[in-house]
Amino acid sequence: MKSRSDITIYDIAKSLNISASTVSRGLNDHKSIRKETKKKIIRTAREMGYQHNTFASSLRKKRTNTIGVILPRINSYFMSTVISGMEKTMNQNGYNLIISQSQESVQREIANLETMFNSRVDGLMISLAYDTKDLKHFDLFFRKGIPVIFFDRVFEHPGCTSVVIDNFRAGYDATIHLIDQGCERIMHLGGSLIRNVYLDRFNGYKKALKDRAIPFEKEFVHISMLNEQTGIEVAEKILKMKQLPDGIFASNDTSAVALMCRLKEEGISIPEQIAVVGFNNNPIAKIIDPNLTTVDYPGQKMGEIAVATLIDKLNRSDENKTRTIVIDHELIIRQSSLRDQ
Amino acid sequence: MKSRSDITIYDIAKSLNISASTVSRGLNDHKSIRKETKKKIIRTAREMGYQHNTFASSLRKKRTNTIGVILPRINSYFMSTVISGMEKTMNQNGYNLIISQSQESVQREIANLETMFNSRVDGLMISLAYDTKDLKHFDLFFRKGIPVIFFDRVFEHPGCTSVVIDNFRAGYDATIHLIDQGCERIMHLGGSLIRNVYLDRFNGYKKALKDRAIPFEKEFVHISMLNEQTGIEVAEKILKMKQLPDGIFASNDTSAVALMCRLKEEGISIPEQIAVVGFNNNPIAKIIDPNLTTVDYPGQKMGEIAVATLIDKLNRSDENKTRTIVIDHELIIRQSSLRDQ
DNA sequence: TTGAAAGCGCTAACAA
DNA sequence: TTGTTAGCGCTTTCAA
Repeated sequence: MKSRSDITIYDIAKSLNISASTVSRGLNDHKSIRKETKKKIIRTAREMGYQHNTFASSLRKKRTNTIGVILPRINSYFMSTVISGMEKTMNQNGYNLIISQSQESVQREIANLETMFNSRVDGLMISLAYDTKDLKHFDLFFRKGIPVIFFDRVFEHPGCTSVVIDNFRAGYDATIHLIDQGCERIMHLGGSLIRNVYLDRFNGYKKALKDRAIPFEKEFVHISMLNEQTGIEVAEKILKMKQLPDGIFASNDTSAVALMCRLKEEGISIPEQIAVVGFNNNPIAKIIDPNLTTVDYPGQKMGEIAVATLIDKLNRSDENKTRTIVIDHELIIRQSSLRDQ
Repeated sequence: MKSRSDITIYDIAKSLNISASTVSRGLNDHKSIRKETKKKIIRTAREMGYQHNTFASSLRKKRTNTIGVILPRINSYFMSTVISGMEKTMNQNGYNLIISQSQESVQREIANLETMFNSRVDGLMISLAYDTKDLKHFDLFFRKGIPVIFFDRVFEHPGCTSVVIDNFRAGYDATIHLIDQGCERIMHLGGSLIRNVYLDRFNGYKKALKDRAIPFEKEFVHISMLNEQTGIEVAEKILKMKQLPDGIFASNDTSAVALMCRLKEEGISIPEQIAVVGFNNNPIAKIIDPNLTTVDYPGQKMGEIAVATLIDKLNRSDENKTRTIVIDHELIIRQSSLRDQ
């Protein structure tokens, strides 16, 4: 007995005494097909338990209905939120999502890119690894005209779309907020300055200082991986300073929270002695005591928009404009930076 | 000019004056092929920039090298860790991972299952939605003999493998620990009892009470979605009780932490008045003050093992045993449950 | 050890 | 509006 999945369009054709191409047309909602024929085909297909064969179709059409996404790390709060948004939108549009993680290394990013290319994804979304310095390894895609969407950690590239938040503005606002709270010696914990997200936030920080006539001091800037370790290290560094900083703007919540924990252990009071602002609006921000002021970073939305943009590009191949989509962010003020004045 | 990706085995064959079948054999490491021929083929393939065409291959072999995973939610700490582990192992073995989320609803789970089936995944891994009551919708897979691996939230099914931790034991240990700290009126925050994970933990809790001759009280059990809202609600409920409980065992950290926050606001001291134990070892457990005692739940490992098991099954179709793989868990004792005695 | 040939299931150009 | 036919690129059976 033939199992359900062995039914092909030929079986349907035979059973209806029509040709396979007509069946194909009926199933794909082709314009020049009689309504009745189409109905008949669809009904029979259902009755016979027909399942569309993606490979045959992909092979023929040279289109896979699969989109790839490469990101530094799946298991971070922000990224899992992004993926969640992507998956939702893809699903609604009948695309499949294949995922891989670069583990923050260009080497793996290159390998992932190749795998994605081999699986013939229709399009690619990527947030760059920590140490990616150029886009040479994307040539494969560019040359073949496979659309690439950059999100969050992006590089400008002709013909590509980027989805980001205004990191400069966010960094600026965060710093101004600290200054408004009376801070004058503000430290910055940043990530690699070859990554737009960290560079822009850093520049926002510098601009804010400048606008308020506070001298910028190199010693107040600490560039690192922004993990827990970072937070602890910086806390140690601070504890050894003759004059404490009175404010800290960290480029993510993980490091900010680790730092706060360590400082609290040493009896430093936050925000009275040191006010702290983080970045991401990670759930931990609402758990640490005092609650952490931070920048809300809409991962879900970013994922949704990246996918929507990509699908749009796939559907009309003409569009090849370079474009940057900026999503709103929001400074969420909580206790960690609020001083009674 | 032909672009790189247009190179097929025929092009290689022509350039070497051999047949396409030989090229195919060379590329696939077929046994009966001369070493030199193989070398020559591989070298030429590389030189010409040949890219293997997955679809043609899948179409022919009826195997896709793609594995599907369906889970309730991508953006939870635990699940993102699981995915991370899966992706890693898949990547090492040359498989692709396609992901979808059921959003905790059977309805979506059914839809996802169908999509996965249509994309002809070689195998499926799944953690069940909150309200899945049976496995009817898996018949598609069972009938066609596509291997299904259940992980975390599982249902026993003949021929399927499950990957879990010993939730009964974990619940038991957690409760015993509270009793050892002097607790006698222990509440339990659990999830749906049709899900093994929550049922087993609940049973572990009951057994522990029984073993220590503490009466089980229905009023002390609160079944819910185990989100933040839950934690707050239960806290309110507790605050209204004439006699407070002296211990709480929650089936996840999210609810435990929300509950602690609310209780702390009302001046209840933890662990002195109420000792708390959570579940998952979510990073927030180490941030809340006092740090939360919890059960470490190895998501990464669970993902890796699920994939490894599945790939193993795919490689030797004979194995059809029903099997349950139990991964180690660990009770991590922190301040939230430690009383000076 | 290699080659010839058929066919996986679908789509699309062309013909009717 | 429908049918005929060729072919997407690969694997595999059978023959040499």
